[in-house]
Order: sequence, then structure tokens, then C-alpha cells
Amino acid sequence: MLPENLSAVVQQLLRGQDSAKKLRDLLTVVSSVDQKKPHMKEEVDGAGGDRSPPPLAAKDLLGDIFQSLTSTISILNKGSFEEASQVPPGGGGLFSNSVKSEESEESSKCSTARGRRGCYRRRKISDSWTTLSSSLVDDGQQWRKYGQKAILNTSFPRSYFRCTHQLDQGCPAKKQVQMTSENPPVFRTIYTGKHTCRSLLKPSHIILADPRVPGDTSILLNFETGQSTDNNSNTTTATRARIRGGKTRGFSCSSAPSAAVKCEAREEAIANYVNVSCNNLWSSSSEYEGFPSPDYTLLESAIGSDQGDVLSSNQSLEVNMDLSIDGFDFEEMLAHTFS
DNA sequence: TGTATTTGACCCAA
DNA sequence: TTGGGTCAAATACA
Repeated sequence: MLPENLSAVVQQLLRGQDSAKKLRDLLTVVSSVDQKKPHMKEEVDGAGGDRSPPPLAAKDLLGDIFQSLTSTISILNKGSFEEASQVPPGGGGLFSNSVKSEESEESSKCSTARGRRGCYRRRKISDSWTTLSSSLVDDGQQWRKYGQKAILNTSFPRSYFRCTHQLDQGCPAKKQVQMTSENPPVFRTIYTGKHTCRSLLKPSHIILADPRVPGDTSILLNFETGQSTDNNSNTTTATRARIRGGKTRGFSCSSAPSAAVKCEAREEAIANYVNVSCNNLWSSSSEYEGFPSPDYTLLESAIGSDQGDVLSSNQSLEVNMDLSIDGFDFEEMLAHTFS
């Protein structure tokens, strides 16, 4: 990212933060007045009295926040920073103007006789989105590798994955993973197609939410202990951790009791956007052989949480990078802004 | 034996 | 013509 763009992004985010604070203060004042003297509300609204009116009406503040964030997205969308957008299809809402390729149709096999290997129609513009990460990120899906290809002018091969349920459920989701640089390692993942596979698990069983939220009824997966933590202590953890040996491929946890643990959260969980914190070191998978074992951290910040309820994907912002750009802490900023 | 990965070959789009 | 996406046989492993 260009320095001037970074500066502009920070400026826009700070502006949004400031507006959010003002709005919060405004709403706090209105709320307190409502509780004490309902008739004082008009004073707060600037209709009279000796209390000075707020500098901006709530509507204006909201508009300013929205404009600020929209500008930020716009900046991020400029140039080559399509990877700044982490919003998958359907993840619109506040960030609906972020990068997403409009699609033609999924790659379709030609109708000629079977046995013609590689007979397909290359998709021109796919329903795709790109993520960048400094570490290998387990997106919670089940992927099956079906190819690997050396790409021109790149040091590392590109790996091709499709949803495990492509055959049994016809799920069209695919992804490509490629390491784009060595120091620091950057993993570019291109997702194409939406998951249509159905989960055996209910999303609520594997919603991983912020444990800091009091009364949060969701489940925190604690990879450090290899167990899951239910914030209510009475819910069954349904996240599957499939332990495999031998030629296990995929993300594997180096601290698991067995050779590997493959986390297999389901599509709905991702669609609803969950917060995942996995601080273990993850041993490299074969498709990433030669890649350094990452310090695995995945954070998906959700905006618009309805008190811990399942988040709608169109209200969420996925940030599965390190949430920092040159020392700027987006996580902290977002926490402040949306607290 | 079943499942997943590897890898060379095939074929299309640019 | 060639890079890239996919296929499918071969292979590995439990």
C-alpha cells in the first residue's frame, strides 16, 4: 500500500472514530435525560434551554461515519490493493462497496465426451474475493486439493482447492492459495464460488464469539487447550476436530495430541462470521510445504452484533490479516470505534 | 479398502 | 503460443 493511501485510510478511520464517539456521547446524554426528565429531551435536542446543543445531530454523525468508512473502502480499493478487501460475496452491508468481482458463471465442463482431461471452460470473471494473510489462515471450510501449478514469475506454486462437498453436494466453492513473497511470507488466497454445501452442525453450535462480552451465549474455541469453552457451560461443542494421520493435508495443529488436527468448522459458521482466535503454532501442511509454520491468528471482527446473536454476514467485516498496517492497530481502532 | 494428495497431461482463453 | 485451471492416474497412508 502506498504511504499516502495509508495516511488517507488512517485519516478516514480516525474521522469515523471521532464521529462515532460524538454519536455515542450524544446518545448517552439523550438516554440519561430520558431516564431522568423526559421533558428535558428537547433541551438536549437543541430546542431550548441553557444546555448547548450537540454540534451535530445523530443523523449527521451517522452519515459522517458511513461516509468515512466508505471513503476508506474506496481508498483501499484503489490501485493494486484489492487484497485489502476481505469481504466475501454476500458480505455487503456497510462494506458492500468493497472489492468483489462480478461473476459470470462458474467454470463449466464442456459437454463433450467424458475422458477428455482438462476439458473445461475457463471462467472469465468469477465470483471471487481475495484475502491476504501473513500466516496460513484456516477459514473453517473443508477443502480438498486438486492441483498445484507453478505460476510464471512467482517463487512458489499455486495450490488449487475445492470444497470437499463438491461431489456429494455439488458445492462450487473453490480457492487458490499462493505464497507471494518470502519475507515476510504473504499468503494470497483467492476464493471463488459460494459454499452451497449444507452443514451437519448448526451454526449456533460453533459460533465463536467474544468471551469478553458478558452473557455471550456462544462458544469460544480454545486451541491452546484443545478444548472448546462454552461461555454458558451448558452447551455442547459441536465443532469437529478430525484427527488424521499419515498424509493428512490441511492445517494441522502442532500441539494436538495426535499427528494432526484439522479444524472443520462449517460453512454456516463462516457465513455468519465468527470470531476465531487460534494462537497455536500450526504446522505447515503439504500444500504449503516449504512455507514457514505460521503463528496462527485469525480474527474476524464483526460489526453490528446483536448482543451476541448470530451475525448476519452482510453486517460483518472480515479482517483476517494481522489487523495492523505499519503499526497501525486496526483491531484497537475498531474496538474503540464500535465499542 | 477407502480417502486424500501428488503430479503430469490436457485444453481453453488471452 | 502460452499461461493457467482442471482432470485423473498413480501414489501414500490409516
